[in-house]
Amino acid sequence: MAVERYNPKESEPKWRQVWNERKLFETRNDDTRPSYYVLEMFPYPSGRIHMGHVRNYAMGDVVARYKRAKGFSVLHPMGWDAFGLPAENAAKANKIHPREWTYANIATMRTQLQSMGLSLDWSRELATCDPSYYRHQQKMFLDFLKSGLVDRKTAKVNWDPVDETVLANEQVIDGRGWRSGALVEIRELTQWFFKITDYGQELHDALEGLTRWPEKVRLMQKNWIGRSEGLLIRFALESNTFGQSELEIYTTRPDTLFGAKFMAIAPDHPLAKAAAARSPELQAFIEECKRTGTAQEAIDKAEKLGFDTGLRAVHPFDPSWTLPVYVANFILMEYGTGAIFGCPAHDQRDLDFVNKYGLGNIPVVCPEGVDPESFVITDTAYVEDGRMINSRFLDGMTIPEAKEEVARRLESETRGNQPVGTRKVNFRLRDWGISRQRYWGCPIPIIHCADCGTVPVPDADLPVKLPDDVSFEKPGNPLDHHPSWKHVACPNCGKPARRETDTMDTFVDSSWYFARFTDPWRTESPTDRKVVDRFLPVDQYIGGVEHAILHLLYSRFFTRAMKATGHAGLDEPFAGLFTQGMVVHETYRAEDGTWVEPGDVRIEANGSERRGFHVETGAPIEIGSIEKMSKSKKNVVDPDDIIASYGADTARWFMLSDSPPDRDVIWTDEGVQGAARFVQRLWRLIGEIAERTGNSVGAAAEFGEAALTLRKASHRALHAVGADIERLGFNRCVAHIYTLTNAIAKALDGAAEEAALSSDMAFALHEAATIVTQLVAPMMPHLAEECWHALGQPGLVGEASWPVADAELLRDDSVTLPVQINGKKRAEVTVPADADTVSVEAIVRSSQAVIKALDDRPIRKIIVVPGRIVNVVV
RNA sequence: GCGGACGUGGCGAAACUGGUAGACGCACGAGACUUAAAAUCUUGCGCCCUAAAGGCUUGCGGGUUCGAGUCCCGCCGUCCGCACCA
Repeated sequence: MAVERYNPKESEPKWRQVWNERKLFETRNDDTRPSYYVLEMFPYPSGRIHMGHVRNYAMGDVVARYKRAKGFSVLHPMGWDAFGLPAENAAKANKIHPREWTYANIATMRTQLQSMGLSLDWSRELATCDPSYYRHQQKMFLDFLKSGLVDRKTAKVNWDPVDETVLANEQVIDGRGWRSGALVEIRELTQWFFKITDYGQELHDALEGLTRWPEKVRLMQKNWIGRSEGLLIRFALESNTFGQSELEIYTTRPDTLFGAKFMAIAPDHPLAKAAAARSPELQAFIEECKRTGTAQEAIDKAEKLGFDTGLRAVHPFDPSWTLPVYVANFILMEYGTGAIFGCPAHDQRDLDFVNKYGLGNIPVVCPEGVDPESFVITDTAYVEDGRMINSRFLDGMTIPEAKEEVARRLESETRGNQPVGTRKVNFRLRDWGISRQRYWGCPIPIIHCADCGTVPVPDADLPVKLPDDVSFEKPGNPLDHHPSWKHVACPNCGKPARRETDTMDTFVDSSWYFARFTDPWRTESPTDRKVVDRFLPVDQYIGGVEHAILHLLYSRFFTRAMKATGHAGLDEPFAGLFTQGMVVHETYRAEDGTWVEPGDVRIEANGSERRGFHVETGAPIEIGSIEKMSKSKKNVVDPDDIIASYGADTARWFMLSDSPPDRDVIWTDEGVQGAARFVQRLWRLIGEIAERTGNSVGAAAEFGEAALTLRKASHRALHAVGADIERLGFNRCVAHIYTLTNAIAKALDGAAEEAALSSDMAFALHEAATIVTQLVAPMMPHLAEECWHALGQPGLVGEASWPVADAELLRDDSVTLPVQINGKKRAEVTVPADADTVSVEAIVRSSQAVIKALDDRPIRKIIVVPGRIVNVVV
């Protein structure tokens, strides 16, 4: 009778081989069924997969397998985000070519991923470092260029002195390079840009429609794009000292114009430069600003500093009112016009500034219910709602009214045939600088000719391939100091010219891989419009929040750019987005403070107290806080070890079971063991059922109470698990499966004494076993195949359709309602499920328990919530 | 500083649109089987006071409601994002 233990080491590779042989997960582009595209963010081939990958891909696989069972043509591909700096760092450190290093890592990680039993279509595998991929990226770069979506301009860039490369703004964190951690310097370079700002408005507005994205991500993108409505105002300068007669500013608060106390311009504003030419002191001040520029200010909350240029600007509503013009360290040239008017009463920065230089302030917005005479601003600017005061024709207006009035007046006023004021929508978002002075990236397909300028590489010459023979001895870009690579003839005039030696930001690579997956074999163009438009958008995209802004925003832009150039037909690449939580683990430290790996720690539990000891030395180990798994804190668990000792199914099950998927999950030994125990328990139950019921079980005409109870449990679980997979509530799915398993065990236990099973119970048990196998299949696919086989089911569970719950069995004939008296539960009544309010009331009134609890108090009112609860008010 | 999310037993958590708080799992306690252990099974498990009955309980304080973990207001705490964006 004893069922043999389930052995994942034998079963798992066996079933994977069967799936492969039958090409179960390969998706045909000519499949006519409705498609469903599940995608997890593709990994960087760093060397080995980690638990974060396991969690990410386990989640995606549940969705993919479930949707496949639901009859969709599921696209679930995998590839490699294979360009990037670590390959070059490895090249420097280990004298290994980046390509070799990358492909070796890919090979390792592919094997690891395959051991997880993921339902991936490996025939579509791609690596972004492969010329067959990046040639299309080069083609699209040139198409974008033709369509005016690419710009080449000098720009101040963030220069990482350690990595010797340019960083995007987004890659600078607290003034330091996101990867190297080095203090970033500002340099001026000529760079290639994608004109993402052309789509600022659209990228902003379309967020509204991304209803299957986390609110958090949409908000982060919205803030990043930073749309604001305001007014450009041209202030006349009192004297034309530096060949400029006016100063244009941008403001979102034109209503506060009568509270203006000063003007301020950025240290690199043209007017500041002009003024500095005549003033060594100002020149020195500007230099000072540059030095304190990027890094320190965030840390030190830099003091507001200014330098009076001596210039005076004329107030647009009063020619006799002039304002001093300062160069100020807190004004950014990159935003607006690099110049502002300062209204200290209603802007904290401006207030700090005037308080430092003794310029005073005039409040012009007074809170409702406060006497304007006594309303004084000292240290805290007033930025809330109110009515206009001290503002001549604006007095008494609300802020929006005043804004409108100022805009209207300044728009209609002209100076030199131009309106003084212009409404303007401004964005915080900047263009996307894609040039990187690196080797291991996609070459930018441009040739620089002294006569013809920048010349696109002709289509026929694509791809521009990276040369293999490069050296990483010298700092800087190996492409640049390669002896011959950059020397070519100009495609236009044939004269000697040189290649662009910059390569593209790797975020470009990941901005369209999801589109390439739809037809990765295609050679003549990046995509096949028919195919790409059929599969895209991705129905469910899953990855970490760390990509909430960069990768997702770039991809949204790139998809639009692909539409503009005819490579795709849609705007939004990801219809559904899910950001999963991290895998965290306890940390352990030895007495000397060094971190200790979990494998070297033995935990002894004594009641609720836990103490750690070193496995070998027995020395006490301090159990520390729970942190994200990281090599530096050594609190990592290697997926390979887990899969080797427990099997992939156990690892997957545990990753899905404990926490809601968007929250962090704590990896614990006890948790994995619990998962492993469940694997055996389920196998044992299925085995017993298979043994006792045999493989073919006919339907019974009637069901006894025990059998009916089990059937109801099966169909309820089926219903609930389906609904929860749709909501990505994997932890809830697991709970439902446990509940059903308990019900099966109970039924089996009840039937244990009987020599032969009654036919109704045999049917119910076999049905329950089949259903639980199918419910478990998306999460533990190998075990499910083994169970499926044991139950004598035909074919593979991996190709079976999702069962349909019997609505009859989801219904109950009678329900037990709690009865509250004044909101406290005092009794229960059992009533027919379809009982109406009146009859429930009658049953409640006559219930002995209720009468007792009422204790002679008169009933004032009875509230019946059908199927839910009864509340008696006395 | 600005913006956002969250706060439920010893722990991870459930509770769909307000309707029996704590499903399910982990840990732990008791018991069975065993020479013993592991595995497995049975059983208990929010807190307080109990002989029983009761009372209290979703970070804290108010409010709305017949009824609040859920809605509203004000605090406290934790985490995340942005950070001189005019």
